[in-house]
Amino acid sequence: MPLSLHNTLTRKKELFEALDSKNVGMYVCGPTVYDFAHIGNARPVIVFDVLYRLLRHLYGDAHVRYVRNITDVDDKINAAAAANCESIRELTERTAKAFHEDVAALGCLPPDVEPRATEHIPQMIAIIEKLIAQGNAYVAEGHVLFSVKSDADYGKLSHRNRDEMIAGARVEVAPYKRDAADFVLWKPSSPELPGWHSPWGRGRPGWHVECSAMSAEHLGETFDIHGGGLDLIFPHHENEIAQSECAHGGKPFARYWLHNGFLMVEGAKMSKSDGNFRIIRDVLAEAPGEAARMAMLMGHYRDPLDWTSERLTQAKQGLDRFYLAMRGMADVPAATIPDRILAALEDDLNTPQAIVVLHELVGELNKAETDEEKARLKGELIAAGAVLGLLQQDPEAWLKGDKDDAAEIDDLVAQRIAARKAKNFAEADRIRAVLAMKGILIEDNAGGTSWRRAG
RNA sequence: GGCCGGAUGGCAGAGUGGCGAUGCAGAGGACUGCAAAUCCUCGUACCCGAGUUCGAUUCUCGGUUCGGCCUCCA
Repeated sequence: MPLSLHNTLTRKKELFEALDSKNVGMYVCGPTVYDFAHIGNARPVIVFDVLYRLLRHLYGDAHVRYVRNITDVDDKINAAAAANCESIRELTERTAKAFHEDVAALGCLPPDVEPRATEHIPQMIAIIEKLIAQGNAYVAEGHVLFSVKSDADYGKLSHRNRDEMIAGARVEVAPYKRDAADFVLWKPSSPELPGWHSPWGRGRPGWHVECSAMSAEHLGETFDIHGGGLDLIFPHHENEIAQSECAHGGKPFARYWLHNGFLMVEGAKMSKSDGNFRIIRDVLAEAPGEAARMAMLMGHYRDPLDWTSERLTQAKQGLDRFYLAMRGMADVPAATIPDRILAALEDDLNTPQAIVVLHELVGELNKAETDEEKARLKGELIAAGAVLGLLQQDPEAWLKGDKDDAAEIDDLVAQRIAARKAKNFAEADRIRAVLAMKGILIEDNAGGTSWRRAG
């Protein structure tokens, strides 16, 4: 079954065909490193990680190039560094490191290339110079601005026209703009702000050019997939298209645009002022990263998703069911990914459906009568989990957790086994109650007694 | 104001122009010393109103509602 993806450019699900049938390139807008990433930031990282894993399966690991940038020059960074009394470098390094830890805990593979904006300033300047030379940009009061009117195609991604934008503008237009819709490519820096020498004096790039520069540098002028959050469609991605296509002589920029939906927290929009704001770190303190990943993938990437504690608990329970089914089984050789999993994912990344298939496989595993069949299903489950970035842990490790009281628990469990053997059920139940107080569940199976941590 | 999405049973969440996905929760049963886990059985959900149709949750139009963008934002 072929891969189809919803393309924001056409607002339709389209058959995906890579520009080069052997290799795929994907660019995803990464974090601006000025603060801890929140759960909304995690959504695209997880979603595009699944797409990355799927593409690697379809094209081969060496034939997918995933580029996710780090924006380390931005006015929010400048403001946060000043507020924290730390240097910009300290802030961006510290925050980028925290981001890497967070997304690794969520089971995301690192991208193939993680370019930093500050390392691509010459490329940005080159693009800007070209745009000026072609009349797509102009210099005004130390700024360089992109002339939206010079681009007849402007608005094709967000499907809005220039007049509508002007009509809806809620912000005062800077006096040096020739047209209200024009946006900044380069702006002057005062001595205390980060800046680079340029033909227009010491300054720093505007927000959008960096992605044009970095994607061209690492994927070429035209590439396959560009992803990001819904909110980036306008203005960020629209402006990226305008700059890139004008700078590249009208050559198409990204061919498939994918955007993930927004996230709410406990039924309300996430906002700092309401305190309705959940950073990844706090979520990881509440549940294992794999549960958070599962909670995210329980929803389709384009739909709105309400992030609740209940959802996280449900995700954790689902994983318990999966790992419980695989518990106590010998290691199995890697199986191929079941077709029904691929069918779900190839249908515009239908991860909720893929999770349903996981449940089906577990049901079949639980009902399987022969060891061969069980082993086959376990192998399929692990292979299916691998494309989703789930189920790669040792079941014992998942079910028992990594607290250091395991020896003590094993001891109590042994005492209970002895009591049961002596038919002293009152004592056995007493010990079970003691363990329950510690959050430990006891399971007496045909194969013996095992324990796991509850909730 | 303009533009764009979503609305499915107690909850989560696929999908389809006509056979009530799937998981959780709940009821009953099997198994168990008792439990847990597992298995079996059990539910007439598709926001509202029109229209198209033999038939609509699924298509069309209108409305309601939630959310997004238009300004930094995943």
